Amino acid sequence: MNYWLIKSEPGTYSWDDFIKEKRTHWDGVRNYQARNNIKAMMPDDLALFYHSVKNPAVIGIAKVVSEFYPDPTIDDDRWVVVDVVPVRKLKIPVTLAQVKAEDSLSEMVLVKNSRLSVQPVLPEEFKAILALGD
DNA sequence: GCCAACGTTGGC
DNA sequence: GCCAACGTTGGC
Repeated sequence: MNYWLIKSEPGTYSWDDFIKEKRTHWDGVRNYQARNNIKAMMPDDLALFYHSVKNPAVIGIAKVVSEFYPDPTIDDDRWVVVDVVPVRKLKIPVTLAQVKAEDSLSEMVLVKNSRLSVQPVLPEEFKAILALGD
């Protein structure tokens, strides 16, 4: 069981869009590091759903429900997706500023490599985010 | 294989 | 809207 963080610009695909759609394939990843993280995902893994750019914050929790398969939105077998479903919204979003202010979260990839769009998260970090959001 | 030029991401 | 950080491309 692993934990992840997946980013989306709310203008492109928001948490509310995700709730409406109920299940989506996480497409559009065009970065090898992010792609490798998707390939490492397994069903039942949990992911923090993060809104980037506008009010950057972790807003909810998603669950991985498939193994990776080729990205259906592009004719290029280098890129892959997994299917994800919403689990629940956090009571209050955990902002990037909060994450940065938290000592126990200072090693998060979100802080260290802010541009990576699919990131691994340690169990302790996942727990700490939930503690802040609930 | 190096590195300059360029494009993109994302915080502020 | 600006710009720093990073990734990718392509000339040599």
